[in-house]
Amino acid sequence: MPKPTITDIAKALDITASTVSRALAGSPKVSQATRMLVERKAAEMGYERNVLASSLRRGVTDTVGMVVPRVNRQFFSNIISGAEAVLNPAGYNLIISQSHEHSEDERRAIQTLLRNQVSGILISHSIETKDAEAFKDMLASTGVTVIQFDRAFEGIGDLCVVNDNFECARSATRHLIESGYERIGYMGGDESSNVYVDRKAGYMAAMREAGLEVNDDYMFSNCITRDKGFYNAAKAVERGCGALYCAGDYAALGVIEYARDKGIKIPEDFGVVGTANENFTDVVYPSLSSVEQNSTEMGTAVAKAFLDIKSGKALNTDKIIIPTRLIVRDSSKRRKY
Amino acid sequence: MPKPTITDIAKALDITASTVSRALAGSPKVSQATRMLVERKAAEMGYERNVLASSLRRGVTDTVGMVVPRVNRQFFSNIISGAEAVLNPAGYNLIISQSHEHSEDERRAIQTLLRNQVSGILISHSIETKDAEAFKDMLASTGVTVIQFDRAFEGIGDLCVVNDNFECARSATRHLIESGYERIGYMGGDESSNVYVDRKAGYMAAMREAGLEVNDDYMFSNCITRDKGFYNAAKAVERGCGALYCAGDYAALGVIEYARDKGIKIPEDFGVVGTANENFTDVVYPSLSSVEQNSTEMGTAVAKAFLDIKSGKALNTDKIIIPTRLIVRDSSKRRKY
DNA sequence: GCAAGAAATTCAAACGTTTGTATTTTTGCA
DNA sequence: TGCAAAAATACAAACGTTTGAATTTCTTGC
Repeated sequence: MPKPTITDIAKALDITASTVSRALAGSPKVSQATRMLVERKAAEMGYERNVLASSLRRGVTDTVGMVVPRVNRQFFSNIISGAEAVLNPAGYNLIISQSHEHSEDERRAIQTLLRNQVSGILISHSIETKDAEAFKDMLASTGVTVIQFDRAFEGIGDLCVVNDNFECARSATRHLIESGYERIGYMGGDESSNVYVDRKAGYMAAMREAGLEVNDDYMFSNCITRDKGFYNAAKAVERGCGALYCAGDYAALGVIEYARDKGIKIPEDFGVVGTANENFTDVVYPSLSSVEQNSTEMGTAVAKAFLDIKSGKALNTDKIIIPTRLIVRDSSKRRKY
Repeated sequence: MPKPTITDIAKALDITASTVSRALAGSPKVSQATRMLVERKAAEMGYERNVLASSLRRGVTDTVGMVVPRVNRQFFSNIISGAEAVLNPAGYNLIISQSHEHSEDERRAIQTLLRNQVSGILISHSIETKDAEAFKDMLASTGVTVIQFDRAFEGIGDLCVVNDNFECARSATRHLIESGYERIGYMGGDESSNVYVDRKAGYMAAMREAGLEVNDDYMFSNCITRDKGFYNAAKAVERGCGALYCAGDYAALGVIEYARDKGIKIPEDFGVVGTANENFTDVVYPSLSSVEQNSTEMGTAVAKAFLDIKSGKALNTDKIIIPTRLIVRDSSKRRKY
């Protein structure tokens, strides 16, 4: 027994398919009586709308695509989780693609999503992608709603959702300053990304506001892995650095490990604050102070923004900022907190 | 300018749409010459096949759905990552749904996927789901390929892919025995799940094989969280237990923390091995021995099995077993290793 | 040069739904 | 009772593709 169609229902009730369609859609052009009949029959026959046919006819799908560098990164999987939890109840399906941090994969992913007529694309760019040129024309011709998150570029998409990376770094750095650390340095990532540009700026702002000078000897970019953190921690310590704000937790972990190796006491002799609040932060010893990015909330915000745009709700901004929250743990608890 | 269709291409070349369709499909029924012409024209006009129309006509989609309890769990996000990496290049899209560990959400997710005519469903059941009854008839009527992974039930689906949970627990327990620990206990999870049933059996087997007796005082089920681990570690120690094989890393973490609190030395006075090789295991102090589940590999295996089934390749089994690998770290290194 | 067969192409219907327009039925009112 | 307006339904085309069958065009051998 093949799946019943509206035509089957129509035949069974001796009416026409269009009436069935309208009845199921709840159109006011169909009488209460027949609507009831149709609904009952549909249920009885186990009817399920053929989404393909419907989408083809209507010209829109209830599918949205998400492109992330890697799904198995805590930050991104939280975003996916949050977005899915909002989109699914709203009747949307979420298609996932990974760019594996490659521009070419990213382009291909977008291509595939467009071919699948997604009604929206939610994207966080790969690290390899340095600007939005390649996507501009690709996306321009179509009517899909595009929302960028976390790693975003100007001149593309309807909206972007990002963390308050500036404030995130500023508050963490300020916390180190207030905790009495001196000669505070910065470990960041690739500065072609808005994320690290903003964090660096936040660090610098906190320093400037406290009347402290920024010393290039204590500044490390392209340093977000555990290994790099370990490696550069050595340099930093050697040069007299007293504390580090790290724009990534893995680098901060490297710093802690270096300190442990060298017998440098954290937080007494050296302070560290990381970023992302990875799930190892309260497990490492000493536990790592970090900035929570509220990634799940970012996911729901992205999804909600998408739904708002779809429902024609005018957005009063083109940038949604998700607040971050400093979590103080042992690695920076020099003074009583 | 709306998207060009095969009809547009046909008109431009003064041929018919069916020829264009066949040309693009690489059918042998069309001449080399026109195939070239069509391909050139298609590229020139920026043609992209309308997947919806194609799927509607063919009666199949190139979409597969995956249902997991939560996407933001390392284990599952690795599986998603692995599966996506195989399916995407093969021309399939992956739709993600979360059951949030609820049977009802799970049922709804499957329903939605079926309505979207996915050509396959890859599913790991929610903890709340105790058997496959609710899905049997739902899935039976359709022709979708169903593959269960990790948490699987009998009598449903075409295939299942699981870890070697028995061997996983056996090797870990044997390792504890060989390291000279005595009175070794077990911390497991809910035994309505095949996963924990098998792990418990593996633990028991290792004990039996070593001629050791299993003491119920050292057995804890429904104990996979950090809190429960901490709580039950107290009981275990009090009762004279000397080491624990934990079927989950979080419980093992709780055990380590209890020991640290009480000044019990790990690995000297107490041994712990966890399961899953969560990314905090080599960060916690002392580092936690654990069993790697090769989750990414499980994802690729699931996806490959799906592709095999689709391509009509006969499978010589209905159960694929992904091997695990014991990683010995400090928490169980009593003897020189 | 022509018939027979192969090769290439066209025709037409189908997938299941939606929707503008036309038609029928019902309703309300004089 | 009759008639216009409103309500309900039916008709038909369309979305873009695929595919079996019919038709045309090209080969090939005699």
